Amino acid sequence: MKVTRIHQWDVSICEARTVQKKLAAEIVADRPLALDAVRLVAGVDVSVKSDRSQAAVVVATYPDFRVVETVTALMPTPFPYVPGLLSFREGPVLEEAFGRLKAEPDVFLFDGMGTAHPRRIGIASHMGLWLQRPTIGVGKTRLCGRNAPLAEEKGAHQPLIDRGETIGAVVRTRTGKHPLFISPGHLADIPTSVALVLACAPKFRQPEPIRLAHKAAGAFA
DNA sequence: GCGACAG
DNA sequence: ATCTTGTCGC
Repeated sequence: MKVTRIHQWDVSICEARTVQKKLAAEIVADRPLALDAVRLVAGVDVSVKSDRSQAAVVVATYPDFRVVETVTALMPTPFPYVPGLLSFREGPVLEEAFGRLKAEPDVFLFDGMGTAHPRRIGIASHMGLWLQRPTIGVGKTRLCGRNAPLAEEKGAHQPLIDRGETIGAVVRTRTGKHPLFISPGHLADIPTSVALVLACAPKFRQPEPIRLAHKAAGAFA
């Protein structure tokens, strides 16, 4: 997968926020995904163990989720965990993994936020700029924004709103289970992102591609 | 100043 | 995210 190097990763915490403010203007988060044309979906995940970051990208067919390619990458964890700056911690090792990817997925699913971020540029949005491909953020917990009470039934969803702006959606993929925080990363929009994630999670709370990537990221030394 | 805070 | 066994529930 061709990746475009849009800036240096080696920056201070202060500089990282400046980089985000500049890049946020380039994010496209109002473009519907052509769901009928989706054939390959990639799941992206990073696990951090003992100062080492391990990334995995798993490409699966859609809508049957057959694994067609798995790539991994390993490197020293380069940046501390700072809420709002996750991409500077996980981005470097992901760039390495993306460079090894031969397939060209129609869309990438990330473990984390897209536009549902204080500066509207979570890891899914940020990496979408490097990939120049549609990306979606799938968070397990809230970073920012608020939402109205959510019905318990699978498929229920409510807008996620921050400072008067709708930045994503809180979505129930399993009845009675904690919801997911979905937001477009880049080259996608909220309605189609929610629809794709729901279609990718027919059996478990987490979308299938991310489950596969999570297993692959934590399974190699 | 106080509270919130992806993975 | 990670440290960690058994255990409650569908």
